[in-house]
Amino acid sequence: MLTKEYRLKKRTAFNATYKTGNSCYKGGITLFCGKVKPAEREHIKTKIGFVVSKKIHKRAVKRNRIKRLMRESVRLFIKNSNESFDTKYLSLIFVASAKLLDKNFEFVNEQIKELMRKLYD
RNA sequence: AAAAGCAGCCGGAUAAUCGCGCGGGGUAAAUUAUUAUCUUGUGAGGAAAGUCCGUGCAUCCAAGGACAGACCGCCGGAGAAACUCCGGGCAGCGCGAGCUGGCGGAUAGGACCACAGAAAAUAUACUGCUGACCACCUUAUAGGUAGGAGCGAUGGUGCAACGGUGAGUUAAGAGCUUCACCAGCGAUAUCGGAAGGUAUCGGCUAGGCAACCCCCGGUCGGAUGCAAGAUUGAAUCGGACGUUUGAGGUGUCCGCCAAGUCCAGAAAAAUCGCUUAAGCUUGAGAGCAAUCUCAAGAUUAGACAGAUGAUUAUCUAUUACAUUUAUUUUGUUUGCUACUUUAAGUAAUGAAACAAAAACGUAAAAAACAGAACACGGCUUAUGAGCUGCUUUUUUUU
RNA sequence: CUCCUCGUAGCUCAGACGGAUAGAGCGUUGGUCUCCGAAGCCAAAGGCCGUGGGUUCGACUCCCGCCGAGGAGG
Repeated sequence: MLTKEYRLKKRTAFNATYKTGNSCYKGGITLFCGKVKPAEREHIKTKIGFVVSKKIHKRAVKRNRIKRLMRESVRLFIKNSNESFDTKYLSLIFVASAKLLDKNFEFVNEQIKELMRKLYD
């Protein structure tokens, strides 16, 4: 679980992020980016959401497992970047696909790192 | 020993690092709300699942009647209630221990019963049998049958044919208030708390289907679900209908209530509800049991894009392998030794040898089903490795 | 959370208030036609009616439990 300042919570916020339409894909994870931050909201931190659809698997245990793996790897990424983690986007959403079933932590961690590197480029 | 049946248990433990939710405490900022940070405590299940039943709880309508509707259906008990549980009966299945059952009514009525078959439900038809009776014919005290009359044995199809088998009676026949046994119905007696069992007697017979409609008996205030609902705050401030000539509301109608209702748009925050309970553990008592009563004790999930995670280490349950040197246990042999007694026997303890098992050793090693979302009682379904107790059948040994 | 509907041939659908061999179109395969193909014409194969039980003489149909798919309201 991320701390509260990083969490993306509102339904409207999710919809707004999808509408913006910036996305990229790597190894079973799709990353959606929201709007670029306006000048007056520079101090707000980037909010991050995770989505695992019911279509991927029927059982809650397997869906939660994927979500937890993604969340853990993002947490470690933020921690390793010396607590000054921030991007130019308002929000990020990670959407998992069926490829991630039965994958271990190392695999998920690699994909997240790749996606993050793309963000900064 | 093998194969079964029933009941029950278990659903890993400890530690480290980095994190998350919630509660308590401290520090800092601030008018408060609160925010940041430190510390400490704590954080999924036997099914948390499916949502198939039931209940609490909450709001709205009503507190009355009729109709409609839903549910239940052998008997007794338990329970808040239940498509719940326990005990008993009956029926079916199994060699048996046991298991299964949606188990009121077909004489209140309607519908349906394909193919086959004379006939599938009023046995008035068809196919047949009879010559005792009526009638008639003839070769006339006998023989016969256009008809009447009697009969339901004959018809072999079908899941099912208006009781079955055998005998008697008869012209032929038949439950024919003739007989024996069996099935079914009714009455009486008796056992039982009841369902029901048993015995005797009686009349003389009733197709199936209610998991089709239906009938009988019984139960039920209705609707909506914690996104119920309550409080605070914020935003929008347009339109339509309506206030006794009644918008709208309750399954329908009568009746009753009734001042707001609907559409569009906007805002979508916080707190409460929220976890101390028809609950859990232990002990005693009542009961065949379900369960109940009493006493004591503990109480530590509560999220809201939704915490319980990631990475390791050690230990066990368990599995596999190797080995009898040492340790323990069991069995067999020897008869050193001991005893009884005179050439044999006995083996409690000790001794030696052999075999088996356990532990030790080495390697692998928690992996199944699965994640709380208002709570509880059931049901159903999913599920790893095993363990315990009782019972049955078969085989072997004593 | 509360409800509803549907699973039939490779695909899209019929059928049905119980009665037996479950149909149609497209597709597939073979033949015919043509110099070759398409279209046309002729024929064939392909189904345990999602799954497990029950009621019944008999179940795709009636009843119950599961599995899967889709939808509605807040």
